[in-house]
Order: sequence, then structure tokens, then C-alpha cells
Amino acid sequence: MAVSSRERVRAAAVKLFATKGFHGTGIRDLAQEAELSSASLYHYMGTKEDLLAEIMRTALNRLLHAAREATAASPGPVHRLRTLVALHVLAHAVGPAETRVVDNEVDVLSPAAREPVVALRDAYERLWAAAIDDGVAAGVFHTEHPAVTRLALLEMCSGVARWYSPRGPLALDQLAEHYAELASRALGCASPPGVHDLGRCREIVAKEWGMSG
Amino acid sequence: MAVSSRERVRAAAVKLFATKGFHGTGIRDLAQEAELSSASLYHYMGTKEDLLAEIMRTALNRLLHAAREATAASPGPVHRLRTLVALHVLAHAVGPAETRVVDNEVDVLSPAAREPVVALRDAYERLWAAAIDDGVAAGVFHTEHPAVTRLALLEMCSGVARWYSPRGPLALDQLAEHYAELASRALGCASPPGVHDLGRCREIVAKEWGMSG
DNA sequence: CCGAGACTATCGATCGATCGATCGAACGTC
DNA sequence: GACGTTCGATCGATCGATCGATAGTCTCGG
Repeated sequence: MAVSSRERVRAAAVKLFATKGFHGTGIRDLAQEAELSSASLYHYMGTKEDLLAEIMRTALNRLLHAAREATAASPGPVHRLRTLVALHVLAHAVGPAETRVVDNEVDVLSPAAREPVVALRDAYERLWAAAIDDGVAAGVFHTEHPAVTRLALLEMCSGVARWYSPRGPLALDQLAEHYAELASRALGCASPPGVHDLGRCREIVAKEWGMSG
Repeated sequence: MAVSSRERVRAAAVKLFATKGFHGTGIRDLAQEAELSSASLYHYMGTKEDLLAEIMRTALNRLLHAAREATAASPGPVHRLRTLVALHVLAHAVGPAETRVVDNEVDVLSPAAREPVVALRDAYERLWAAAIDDGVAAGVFHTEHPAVTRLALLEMCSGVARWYSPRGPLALDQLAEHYAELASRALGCASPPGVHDLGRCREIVAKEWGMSG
């Protein structure tokens, strides 16, 4: 078979959870989308909540891993932050469904299932916090409230998943470049464009999220 | 009675829809939170969807009206945009529950119920678009993709409702001021702080959203 | 000032539909 | 015949919504 049933269930869940929400998606909707009976679904998942939690964990693990890989060789905080922004925007533009699930459905999870998800998100946000703090310490970023600025930039970049369409006028590269510029400016750093590893981000996104664009 | 049952139903719906989502909130949850039987609920609402749609329309009408009032006397695009940002941030910090419902549950509405909601949101966004376009035309804003920048800033400001706590280190005024600064910088406009009607925004928010802060 | 009728607010009980989940049986492949 | 997949049938629970009944409140002719 071209794709395994397991993968079809996962893809169906991501698609439906993203568009109709976790509680708005029934077991039978999932089964229809995955081209299985509702009973067969349970061969590939635990409960519906287990399925959601697993989607979130793998999505966040992928993002965290990709961010570490992309910034491993960054020469400084400006380059590092711009790379984080570019990667984040690319990931959210390429996989908006997965992202929307991660961003919007976190608090339908029970505390036990939520804990590892929040831990992964926190680990990812620490990469941003470190880049910003390093830049402030080095005198290249200027912001009165680094933690607030970090949250503002993260929300700004995550928002891409809510509206971006590949059929719009902007190509992925332009989009990532534009957001890197917005973030740099917001941090009071008028850096020349291109100071980040856009090509490397594209490679990583293509590898981790499956080819596209 | 101190507050009417009608108001209790509305408040219960805003609270529960915001925290558990529309599909995650049952009629019986609503009834319990509003201190009514599930049957009595239907004296104050049509269907559950009607209740959601009405909440969204009134919330967006309030925001739209407040934004027009706040910017009516703005002397220029910079002042106008900074005022829009400050008002938006204040509104989202003061009424995060209502805001989360408006931002996250739009697409559970049927097309017929969604249409007027989207129309209101579009009218509100046009205020932002006009301010940005005017600023670009006047040479005070610099951005390659004004429409994308508008969406980025809107998402950044709306994100406040996802994390802001009045018990945190930042007071409302500082928060609004900081976001106005972030937005100005992102638009390539290093304006001196204070160029906006923060006091007026506070007044309008206090009047429209009930006193607070 | 009375009381019949209308209206508002509230409820317990219950409707049919759908929910998430499970069962035992049948399928195909090695 | 063992194992990994798939299914129809069905479970008890819960869903959104409606019903008729019961108080309270208001209005207004006599």
C-alpha cells in the first residue's frame, strides 16, 4: 500500500482536529477521513485523547529538533534569532494544520497528558529566550521587557498558520525573510537583510516536514 | 436581583466557551455555571450556536466602535496606528475570555451565522490597513508588504489574550506602551514613545468593557 | 380592591441522536 | 494455525433540545 493505515489515521486526525477542533471531531469523522471503520481506528490509537497527545508531542519534538539543528552553527544572537524566526515561520506556513492543533488544543488535554507537551513547548521557547537575552546582553538588541517581547514575537510568527496560503502573492522565502526583518526591527536591531540561514532552514523544513514549495 | 439571568447566561457562555471551547461546553455545563436548569437556558437564547454568534457580534461591535472613537481625533497615521495597537492590547488584556472566543471559534459557526461576524472583523481590520497604508504613503512607515505586516501585527497583539495576567509584573499601561513601541519599530518608524492616546484608550476600555485596572 | 387572564421565569422529565469505546468474528498472509 | 487487520453490531453515556407543569408578576375591567 502507498501509505500505511497508521499514517492515514494520523493525517486524518491532524486535518480534522485543525479544522473542526478536537471536540468537534467525532470518532466516525476520523474513521471516514482515514477510510477505516471506527472500530479499526482503535487498532492504531489508544483513546482519542492519546491520539491528540501523540500528535502534539511529535510535532513539538520535530520543531524543537529542527530549531536546534538550524541554529547550531549560528555565529551570534542576531543571526540565531533571525534563523529561529525564519524556521518557525516556514514550519507554520508549510504545516498549518499540525501547528493549529498544537497551538489551539493544548488545554483539552488532561493534566497528565498535557505535562510533557508543555515541557516541550517550554524547551522550545527557551531557545528564543536565550537568543533574545544574549542579544540584549551583547548590546545588539534593545527591549525593555525581553520576556514580553519574546511572547509577542512568538505569537506574531505562529499567526502565520492562521492565514498564509501558498496561492497568495508571497513565496515562502519572502515570507520568512519579511518576518525575520519584522522581528529584528521590533528588537531595535536594524540588521542588513539576509543575516540568517534561510537556505539551511528550507533544507531542514523540507527534510522534517516532507518536501514542499 | 444583582445581575439578571440573561447576563449570567452570557457570562457563563463566554467563560466556558473560552476555557473549554464551544464543542467542549455542554448545555448542562452552561446551565450549572449560570445557575439555571438546562431547560431555562432556552428562555434566554435560541440555539447554542445563536448564543455563540451573538457573543461574537456584540464583542466585535464593541471593539470596532471603540477603535473608531479612539482614533477619531488622531493627528496622523503614526499616532493613529499606535492608538489602535494600544486599544487592541488593552481590550485583549482586560477581556481575554471574550477575545479568545472571537478569535478561536469563528469557524464552528455555520456560514449564515459566520458571515456578519467576518464582516465586522473585516471592517475592524480595514482601520488597521488604512492607518498602515496612510503611513506608508506619507513616508513615515516603511514596509515591503503592508498587508502581511498588518496581519503579523494583529496576530502579535491578539496573542496578548493568550498569556497576559494582571498579576504579572507588567501593568496595563506599560503593556500597551510596549506593544505600541514594538509595532512602530516593526513599521520602521522610530517614533518617540507616548505618541498615542493611551489615556483616552484607557477611558474607552473602562467604559466599554466595564471598569478594571 | 378584586380577581380573571396574560405573560415571564423556572423546572423535572424526557425525547431521539450521537458520542467514545468495545466485542467477537471474519479476513488475509506467512 | 498463528498473527496482524478489518469490520458490523452494539454498549452505556451524554448530547442538544423540547415538553407540559408550576409558580410568580403584571394589567385592567368591574
